[in-house]
Amino acid sequence: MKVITNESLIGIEECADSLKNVLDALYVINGKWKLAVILCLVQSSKHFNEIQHEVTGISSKVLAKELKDLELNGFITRNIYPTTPVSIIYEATEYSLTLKNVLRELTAWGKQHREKVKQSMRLRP
Amino acid sequence: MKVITNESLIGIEECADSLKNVLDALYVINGKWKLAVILCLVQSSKHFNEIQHEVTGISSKVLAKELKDLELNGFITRNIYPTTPVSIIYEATEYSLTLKNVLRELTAWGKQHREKVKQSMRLRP
DNA sequence: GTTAGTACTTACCTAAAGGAAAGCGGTTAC
DNA sequence: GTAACCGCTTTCCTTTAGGTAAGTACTAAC
Repeated sequence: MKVITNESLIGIEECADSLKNVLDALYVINGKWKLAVILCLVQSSKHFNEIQHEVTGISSKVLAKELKDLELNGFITRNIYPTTPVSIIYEATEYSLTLKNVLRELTAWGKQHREKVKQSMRLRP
Repeated sequence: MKVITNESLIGIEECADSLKNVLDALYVINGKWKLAVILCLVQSSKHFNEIQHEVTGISSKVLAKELKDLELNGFITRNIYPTTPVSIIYEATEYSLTLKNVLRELTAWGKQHREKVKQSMRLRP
């Protein structure tokens, strides 16, 4: 059974626009650590070292960079409390929650894709 | 107004699983060209040179690699017709269409994110 | 004064992605 | 024969992401 290719994903005109939007989204979401850090902070606000401990494997250099990126993009805030010594607490913003639908679809697709790959490996080893 | 952080994105237990699925999905989708090539072929099947002409900026080396990757992952098929000279036509599979929901959410999110970034740049230039 | 903790930064290295340009084996047109 | 088109591959180079390890500036506890 064949699907008519026109209108199958999106019209040919909106295509370039859509692609640009998708690439923008992927740029923000992407990399080995960004989502892990967001999910970690969505569960609760944390200190630098707490994050580094929970997101196992991340180095302090990379974590510092990711936190800066995520702050710039509005996913987290860096709160400085003037205690002695100053305590810095990273917090997920409500904007992090706007990723909900995206993550739901990516999770669903990623899951079925892995199962599909497993099956095709069984068929042709 | 604060949102209760538990249950806000996903439960803390499914979190690691979900993250794995998302990273798997991103791995397949990712890179500068993959989605552009898929969208190009979803509109109609094409020759190598036609794709290279339509996806402006891609080099033949990179296109060859992307086509191999996409074929391995089941997004496209490489059809060889025994004419003289042989003609090779790349075709999107129906599996490409399973990305529909993912692309819809990424498009929507990417669009609103760009507008949000534009606004915040107007507020603090 | 030494040790430990917090929040990073700096310097150096590796691997992978991607770009530029040329080549190659075949065919077809002139 | 030669120029040009098809479908790539090869070589070389640059950029980027990420890893390792050490260092820094501060404070507090012992």
